[in-house]
Amino acid sequence: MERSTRQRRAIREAFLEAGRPLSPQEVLDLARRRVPTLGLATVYRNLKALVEEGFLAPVHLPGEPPRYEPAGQGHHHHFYCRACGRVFELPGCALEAEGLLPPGFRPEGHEVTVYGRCPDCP
Amino acid sequence: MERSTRQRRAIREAFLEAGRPLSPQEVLDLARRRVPTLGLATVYRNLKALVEEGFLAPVHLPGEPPRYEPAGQGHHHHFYCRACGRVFELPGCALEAEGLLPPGFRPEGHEVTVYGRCPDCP
DNA sequence: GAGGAGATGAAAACCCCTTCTCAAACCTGT
DNA sequence: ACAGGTTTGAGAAGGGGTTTTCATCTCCTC
Repeated sequence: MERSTRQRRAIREAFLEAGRPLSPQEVLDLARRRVPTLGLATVYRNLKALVEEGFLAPVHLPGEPPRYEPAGQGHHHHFYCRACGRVFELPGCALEAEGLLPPGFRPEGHEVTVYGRCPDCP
Repeated sequence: MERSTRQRRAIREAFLEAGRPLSPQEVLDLARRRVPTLGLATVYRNLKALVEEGFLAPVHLPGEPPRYEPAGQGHHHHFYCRACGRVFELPGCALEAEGLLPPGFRPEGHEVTVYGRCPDCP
């Protein structure tokens, strides 16, 4: 069965504290505050496990390596800060219908990414 | 100076014929119809050059390797077919304002990707 | 048509991210 | 506390896409 280790708890807590999608490297940096010996391989193993158990969901942005965020948050989109590279969640959806699609295209979903500056960056 | 070679012409024509964003591999496949000996390294070299000279622009989609499309087409978005993996351009923009951004977030641009089935796929 | 810089093609090398390996350390149920 | 399998950490290995290498070929100018 699955154990509750310091490492896995630290990783879960990193997400709850951050409140935004995290890359594997960001997870490592944050979780090391609690478990300084944490290794990157352990982060990857646990991210995979946490996605499988439904605690996390992967977030894909254009031209970016994947981030992860707590699962089950309903439809929303993301903001990418060009200054610091951090990603934030945007509540709701401002996309009309699913775009004005040409005939024959059958939409099943969509992604919206807004680029710019986050509140912390000049 | 820069030369006009069969290979470069074939690559440029591949884009004009395709009428949609192409990945490096797709460019290779299409351009080989005109120049069967074309190599992948040449495709990469010319994609880079064509971007620098302003003929092409890179297209980034979530979790996908880059595509390229003719530059200077104005604001538009993309459709990714989950069945065949091809990407199509969608005219116009159905995004309201730039989303309902929380205070402090300063938008500079956005990307919209619609997923689904293209007209050619069942 | 000849000369020479630029371009090509095949393969090797790179890069970045991710996964595997394996001995040592850690949890959990008894 | 003990025994067992599970998890960890460091480094090596893997994988996909992209770039470099270098001998050869091609396009342009004279």
